[in-house]
Amino acid sequence: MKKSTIEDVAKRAGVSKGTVSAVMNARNTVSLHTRDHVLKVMKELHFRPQGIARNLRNGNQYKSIGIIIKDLNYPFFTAIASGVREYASSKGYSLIITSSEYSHHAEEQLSQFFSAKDVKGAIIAPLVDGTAEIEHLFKLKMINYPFVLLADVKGIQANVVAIDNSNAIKKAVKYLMDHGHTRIVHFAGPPSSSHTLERIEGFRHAFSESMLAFREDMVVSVGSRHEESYGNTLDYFRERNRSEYPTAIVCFNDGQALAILRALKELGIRVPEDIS
Amino acid sequence: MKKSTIEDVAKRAGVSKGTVSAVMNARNTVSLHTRDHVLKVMKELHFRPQGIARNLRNGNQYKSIGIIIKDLNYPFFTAIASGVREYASSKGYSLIITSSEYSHHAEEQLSQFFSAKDVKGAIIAPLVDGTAEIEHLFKLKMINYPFVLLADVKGIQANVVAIDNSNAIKKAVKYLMDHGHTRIVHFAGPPSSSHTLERIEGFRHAFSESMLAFREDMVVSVGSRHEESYGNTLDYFRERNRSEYPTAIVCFNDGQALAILRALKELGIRVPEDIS
DNA sequence: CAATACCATTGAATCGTTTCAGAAGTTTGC
DNA sequence: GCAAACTTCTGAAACGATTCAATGGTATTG
Repeated sequence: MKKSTIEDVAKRAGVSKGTVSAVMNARNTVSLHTRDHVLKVMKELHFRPQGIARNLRNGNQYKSIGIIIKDLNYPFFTAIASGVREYASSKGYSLIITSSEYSHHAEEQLSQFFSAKDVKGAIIAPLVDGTAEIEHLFKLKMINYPFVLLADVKGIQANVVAIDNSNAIKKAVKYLMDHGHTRIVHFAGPPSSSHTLERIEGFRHAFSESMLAFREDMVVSVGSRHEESYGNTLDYFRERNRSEYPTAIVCFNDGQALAILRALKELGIRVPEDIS
Repeated sequence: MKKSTIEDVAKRAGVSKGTVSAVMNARNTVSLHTRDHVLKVMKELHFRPQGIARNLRNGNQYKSIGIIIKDLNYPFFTAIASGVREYASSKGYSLIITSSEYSHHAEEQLSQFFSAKDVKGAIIAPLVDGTAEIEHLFKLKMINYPFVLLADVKGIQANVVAIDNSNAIKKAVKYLMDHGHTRIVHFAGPPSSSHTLERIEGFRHAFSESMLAFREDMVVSVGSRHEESYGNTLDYFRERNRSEYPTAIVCFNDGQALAILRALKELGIRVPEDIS
């Protein structure tokens, strides 16, 4: 059963398209009798007007921007979305939220959706790990579609808003130093992530700008997946005795921090009494 | 500066619309020379094709459904969204997530957006508290737009998926009874919410189906906003002595439970040792 | 050099609505 | 009984892109 159009309805009801349109838009220029008849025919044909066609004719009055995050269950992303929504809202824009859930195909679909529906612009947290597939970003550029990336993508010239990984960690370390810590260790994230590398760099930097010496064993690769970080943390502390424990740990992200806290608790190490 | 159309570009570049279209779609039937020229003109006019127009002509091939939740920072809603996304994805649909953040105006805007952009259908968590403004739902019905509500809305005939409040609480209470609790109290939500009423009803029901007698003072109205619930809980326990304490509390929702836990901790009442 | 193939381009038709000037029919007013 | 006013309805134009048969021009072939 083909989708029926306003013309089908008009024909079957024996009126003009204009009249059907008037009925739909509840204009009072149509007699009760024809109105009812047209409505009946609409039901019969299961008629549903095509929003796209109305939208074209009426002009696209919807002020909206879109965002593609990578993970709906990762509070970091939903917090970003929420913040963006708030600001957008203050400017009269709606925020349309979508998530790729780490699928390249979904990311492509969603960016297409945004441009096809004339969402005014998009914020995209791109999948950069692995071999990046970026033709869809090129497509957006080709049609001049405005978008901002939440991470650098090699081969794409675009506006990027990203975390200043290096400085953030540097600040954290300096804070700890200012509070008297000397045995500080960084539990780093997955080696494949550029965030991990930049944060390690910031960690080193903090030392080179201080009186304290940096040693390679101050950076421990424990990953960011929960079980992995948890296990690695257990191992780390079991492999050394209490006198070698750091007095402070700089974590990679919240999720990892939770895994570490869990491991420390199991080991009977108190936070923040024993370790900050 | 009016938005420029493909026709403006064509005119200025001295070619036909068809040619401009061919350039945009990277068809290889265009000579390099005209191609470059057209691209240059496109830049000059800051031309961006209207997705809506392409979409109309090409047929709307995007399979997507929308959801309007009420609060991005309320995990209950994001969990729903995530679950819906997963199922939708398995059927080849994208999920478009939006949040009204308790604004009637936003809810209206967003539902309009969905129908205007031919998102195939929507799931709406409607604002039912206070004097409901529901004309936008009528509009959706008028154009036969398919939607499902996540709560009953008086005056609207539609499909509703909602929590079975009464039974859920009844189950919870019976569980506590089966574990030997006799002094069970329900800390109820805001009186304006129908959820509150239905849950109280379920609470009473559990008693009427058991050997235990229900007393009015077993239902305490503490609200659901954090500070409110926290304060009311403090008051509740300060007003009576230890022998009158319930052995189990049935809370209204997670947020309220957190506030209650905080109050109990401050009062030195242990959970679950002293109270379940 | 005629026949054929190939290349680049055109422009009218199309997608499904809404709008609005005008027509046709009915009512009112004097 | 005629003009004016009102009510209802019509149908062509418009929104902004894409498509594709037709066209004219150039290159290739025997």
